[in-house]
Amino acid sequence: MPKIVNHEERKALIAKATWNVIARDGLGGASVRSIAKEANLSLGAVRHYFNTQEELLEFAMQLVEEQATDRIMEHAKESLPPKTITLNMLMELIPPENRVVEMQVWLEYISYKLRKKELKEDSVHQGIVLIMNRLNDAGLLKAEVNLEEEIIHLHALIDGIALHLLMGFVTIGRDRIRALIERELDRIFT
Amino acid sequence: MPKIVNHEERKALIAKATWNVIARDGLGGASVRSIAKEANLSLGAVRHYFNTQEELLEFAMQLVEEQATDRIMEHAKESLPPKTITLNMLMELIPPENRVVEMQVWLEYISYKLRKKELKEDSVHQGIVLIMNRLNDAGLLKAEVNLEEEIIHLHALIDGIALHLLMGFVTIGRDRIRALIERELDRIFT
DNA sequence: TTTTATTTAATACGTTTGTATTAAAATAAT
DNA sequence: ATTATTTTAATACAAACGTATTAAATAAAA
Repeated sequence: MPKIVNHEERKALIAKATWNVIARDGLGGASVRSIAKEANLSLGAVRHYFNTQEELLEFAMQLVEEQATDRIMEHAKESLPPKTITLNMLMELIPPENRVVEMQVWLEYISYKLRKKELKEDSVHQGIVLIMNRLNDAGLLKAEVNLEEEIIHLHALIDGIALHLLMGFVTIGRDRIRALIERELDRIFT
Repeated sequence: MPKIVNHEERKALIAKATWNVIARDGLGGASVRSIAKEANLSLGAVRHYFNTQEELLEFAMQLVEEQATDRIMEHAKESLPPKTITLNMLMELIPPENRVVEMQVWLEYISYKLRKKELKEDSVHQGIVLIMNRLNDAGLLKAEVNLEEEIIHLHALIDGIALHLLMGFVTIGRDRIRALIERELDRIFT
């Protein structure tokens, strides 16, 4: 009987407005009012979908991680050589121009979770662990590799490059980053 | 004629209180009042040393970068094999337990500078660039290495590991991290 | 001891904040 | 057309905020 509004869509819309505010003003500047304004909604409208500010912020930030995990995991379904798939998955963590905002939100999310000491699970990292274990079980990795260390090595390298890309330290393009990561994969693939 | 107070020392004391507040409550939670309370000073006292909140926060965050750069550059003076010096310098970026707060502040500083788009210079990165160039000029690196790429590679790897250490992804100890980095150095040293 | 510049403390003001409340508007079913 | 229920809008309020102002306390120099 009411005006029908797709709740999920509307929440996602508010979440994306939240991303913009966080990228522009930081997590501390992400007030319910400023988010409502960014989303072209009233204060009460936003409050209707999220009961508290914390709920809204956590939803918005979590969405970044979820979407990233989904994007990464999509690659696993493709029918390509295992090394190419792995490379594509890792490269998904290097944000192109139009996903810099998401990475900025991710950075704030890291700090936030660190402060709240709720840093146990990270679906992106767990996804990488899963894939690497599959590769190893399938006998695609050299016998002498220390899997635990290589997972740490690879994920740290790709995240470090992504971070330094944002910070302006990385002067090389995506193609050369890709080649750099491929060299690392060559080191451990049979 | 006045009560003599070492300005620099007092400012550093306030800055360190600021670190604790930022690590606990985030940059957005770092109000002048909460910092004064953390430093056991009055609101007016803090305001006496810093005219605005922004000035205080920037001073405190900048101090982290300065101290880190100083620590790194100290290693350059030691009389040890070049590879060992380089390794020691890079390992300085892996925060031990008692410097986790500084790294948390550094994380917030990154976000802050990104937002303000004042991300041009970073003394830590510039220090690493300097040292690597020196090594290369001294003929200590293999002729075929692409210096630009290796600098990006090394710094990204060490910063990625540091970040993932904070996030709880890194399950190996400092010694094994050190060995991992040393393997990378072996790849480029003659 | 008196003087004097520095340091601290106390208080106040105008904004912005999160959240609550309440009523109005909108629309699908009857 | 009426009804029922969801969605939106408007307003209010206490708390926390940055900053300014003013007076008090402090301690080295005279």
